[in-house]
Amino acid sequence: MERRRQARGERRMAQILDAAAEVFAGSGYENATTNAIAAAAGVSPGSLYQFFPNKEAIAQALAARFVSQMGEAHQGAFADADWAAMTLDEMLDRVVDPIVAFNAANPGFKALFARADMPAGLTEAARPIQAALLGRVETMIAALAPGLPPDGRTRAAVVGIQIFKAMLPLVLAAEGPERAAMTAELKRVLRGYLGSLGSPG
Amino acid sequence: MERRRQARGERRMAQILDAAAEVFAGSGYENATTNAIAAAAGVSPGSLYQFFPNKEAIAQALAARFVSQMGEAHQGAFADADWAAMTLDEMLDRVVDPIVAFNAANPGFKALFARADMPAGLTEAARPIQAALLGRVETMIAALAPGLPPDGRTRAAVVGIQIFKAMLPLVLAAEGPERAAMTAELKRVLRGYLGSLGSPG
DNA sequence: GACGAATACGAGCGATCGCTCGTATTGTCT
DNA sequence: AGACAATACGAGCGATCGCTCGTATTCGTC
Repeated sequence: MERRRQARGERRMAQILDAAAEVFAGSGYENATTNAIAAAAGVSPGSLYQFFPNKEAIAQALAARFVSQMGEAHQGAFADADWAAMTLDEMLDRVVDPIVAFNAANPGFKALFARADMPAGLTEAARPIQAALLGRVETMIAALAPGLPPDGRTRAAVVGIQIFKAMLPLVLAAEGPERAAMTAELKRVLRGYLGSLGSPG
Repeated sequence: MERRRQARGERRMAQILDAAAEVFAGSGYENATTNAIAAAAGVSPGSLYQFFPNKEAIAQALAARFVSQMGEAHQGAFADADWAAMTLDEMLDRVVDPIVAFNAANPGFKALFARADMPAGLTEAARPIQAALLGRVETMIAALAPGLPPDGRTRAAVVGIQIFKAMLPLVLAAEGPERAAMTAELKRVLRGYLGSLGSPG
């Protein structure tokens, strides 16, 4: 089923994904029209459909691209971290800032990932990165609250990620010093929650 | 512009709003079709449009109904509360449980209110309840952290409400003991955050 | 019972949108 | 150069959906 692509085709696909990110960021996935994506890419609808079988495939391909980029950002945030030797505040600085920066730089990202109700194919596309993120947060939490049982650890990671996703729009909507204040508030929420995991109740 | 309604008409409107709540809960606002709402209400599309000028008006009327019901729920949770005499845990029990119960009993509610991206008219409809909620949470926070300046208080209330909205799907998706655990986790998040408001940073 | 208003119906209009198809052009390989 | 695949175009198809309109029935009022 795979088709042999020329260099021109690869370039077109990248153009289309750029345009899709832009349009998704502006209108959200549902309201974005494929004709608008094609127009934003400077391409006819027919050409668009020579590279992607349908709208969902565009979102999936864009999601895949985001996944790999986000993977690199996470690499910087999570990899080679000796959690046991860090304070909670240090952990938060290390993790929160780069992820906020990534989301600020890629406004299309949250239109595909940080949604309460995701179209069928998108959940699938988002799964790898969410699973990876969950695992990384779990190991961080394990260092933070060694006494916590595994299911509690998973639940804590899910909650922490959910909090992050919820606060992101608030952080990104703010500008300049307001954004700094909101980022601080996000860290305060996470610090308060994660710091309490050691004690019961 | 107001039309004289018969008792039959009032009943129909209530039926239609019931059906709309059901359909919105099942499909979300965007994916819900007016024909589906009419069918669920046992009414023809034409009849539906004798009572509501358009789809948005249905959502607004339903929102208004939710607002008044939610107002009563908040009355029980917030009114006549002597926050100064209560511990943080007592405050949380008093506020969180009834609101979670309300949302569990009205699944259509969060389809209209707890959305990141709301259609134009819905933001308007949701404003009164959100303003009321914000004010109530602010007074609670004022009792909790007297030293906090007003803008910090508002920000804290916004953040607290956002956390609540984010955790709601997690809580409602869980069943039985899982839900209790998730509710406890929600309280833990809020306790950690609100409890830290007194100290800087 | 008569008359107007309110209620009820449902086929279908108009607009939107994802996507197709016939055709023309450009690139690649021998 | 010739041949075939890949790329490109854009008018428009088919389906969906919010909503309308002509008409029929029921209710309130005298």
